[in-house]
Amino acid sequence: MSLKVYNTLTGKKDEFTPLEPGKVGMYVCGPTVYDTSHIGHARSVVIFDVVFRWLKASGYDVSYVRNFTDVDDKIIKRANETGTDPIALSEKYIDEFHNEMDALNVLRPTIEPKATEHIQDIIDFIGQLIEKGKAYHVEGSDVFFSIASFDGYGKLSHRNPDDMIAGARIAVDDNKRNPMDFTLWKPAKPGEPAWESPWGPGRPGWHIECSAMSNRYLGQSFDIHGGGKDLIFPHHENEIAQSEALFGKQFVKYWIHNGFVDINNEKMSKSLGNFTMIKDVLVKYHPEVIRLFLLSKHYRSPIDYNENSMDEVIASLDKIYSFMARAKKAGVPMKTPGEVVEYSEEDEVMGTDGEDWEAFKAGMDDDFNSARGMATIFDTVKKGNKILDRNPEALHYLEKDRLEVICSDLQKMGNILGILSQNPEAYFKAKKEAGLADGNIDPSEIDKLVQERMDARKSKDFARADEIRAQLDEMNILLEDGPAGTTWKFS
RNA sequence: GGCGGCUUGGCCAAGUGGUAAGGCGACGGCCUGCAAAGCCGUUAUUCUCCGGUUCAAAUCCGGAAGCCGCCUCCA
Repeated sequence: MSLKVYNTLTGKKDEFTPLEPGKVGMYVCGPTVYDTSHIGHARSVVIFDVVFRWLKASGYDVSYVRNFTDVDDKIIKRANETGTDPIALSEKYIDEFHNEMDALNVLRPTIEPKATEHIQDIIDFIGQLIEKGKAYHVEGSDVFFSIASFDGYGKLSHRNPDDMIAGARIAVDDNKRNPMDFTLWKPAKPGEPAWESPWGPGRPGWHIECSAMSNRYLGQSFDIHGGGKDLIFPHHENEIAQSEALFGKQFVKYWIHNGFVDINNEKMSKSLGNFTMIKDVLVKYHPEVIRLFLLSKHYRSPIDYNENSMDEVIASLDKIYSFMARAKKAGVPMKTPGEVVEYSEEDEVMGTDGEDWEAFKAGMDDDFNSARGMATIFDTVKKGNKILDRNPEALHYLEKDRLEVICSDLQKMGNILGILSQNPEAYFKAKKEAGLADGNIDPSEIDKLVQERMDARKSKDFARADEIRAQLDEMNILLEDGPAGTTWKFS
């Protein structure tokens, strides 16, 4: 089975065939670093992180470029408002972004170029567009791209320029030859960051940055370009216009766009004041809970962030880790977090890939269907639990082998989704500690009560035992009596 | 006004022509002193509605209703 990818350009799922066998060039629009990142940024980044992981796991040599837009009107505006230097401001938010993405177990892309470090590339790009008659400089104003010079304008967003002009809600700039022409280079006002150029001191427009940087690192044509759905128009449409007008060949083969995150069924917006920042979500939930949530729905659909959904995801992740803990206790070898569980052709040849991995693979190959992948994970856990239930004390060696395959599959799947990267013990220990800190609870108190209850049970004083259990329940502590004694956790 | 998307059980959510995955919840059972966890079983004759195509449709076509997004900075 081979990979199929929904392509915004063609409007259907296309068979994925890279331009160069075995290699993939992928560019994803990164953030404009003028503010703290929100859960919507996290979704985009996590989704493309999974795409990146899946392509690598499928054996491709992937060059993954994700840029930072670090010069922009919004950055300058924010810098002026806060009295900071624009460069320092963007640096701050780049650091923040990195910290948050690291926390979310997002792999670093191959290259993370910044617009400000590619000004010369941008200037060269614009210069060539002007030479080719695809762009023009208006004296005392901007350099504009001329959409009339590019036949394919509108092919990504599936609209035609005339319709767009008719419905345009923007004030038309008299300097433009066509209302839909867009800025490539913009003159700087006094005090604004500026770079020297043949068109006077100024700064690049937003769209040209991505064309210039993708060309620098991935060439004139590459395989995948991604970003949020909102970027389809105008940003990606404009990138196509710039790059294809200059190079005369197809810019990108597959365009992938992710859907938005809603908050309690409302769009995130300034007016609603419901911007949900990654750092706040990270305080409330385990990073893997956040990832699992973001991947629980198909990447193209909108997803709703709300407490109920998050609680369900917590239960799901607990369930998976509980199984891992059980399996480990039963003596099934579990890879440690340091050992990366990668897909390999060797496994396939050796037959150590289980049926569950195959099922997962089918889901991921079908347009990165992580929701389907999650269903497979639960199936896998159920199979494993069933074996452990049958014979928890002394596993037959065949059962042990079977469990080994199940656990290996499970960890491979987790590795693609970027979850299950912890030891189960560490996972539950961290959870416990968070609960203790939250409720300001002294663990020795609990241990004392648990011990007292165990003694009560031994002497068949079940009334007392239940009383203690009820008492702990009020502290949201749940007891589990097992063959090896009583354990507790936060509910 | 233009373009696009969505509507699946109590909730979340897969499924794009062959007879409804999975999760949460609920209920019954096994297990347990009782629970919890885990496992087993039950929980959509049906996929917003109305027509049509087809041997066969949640899936394709036409129409209606509701919701949402983009067209302006936006993941």
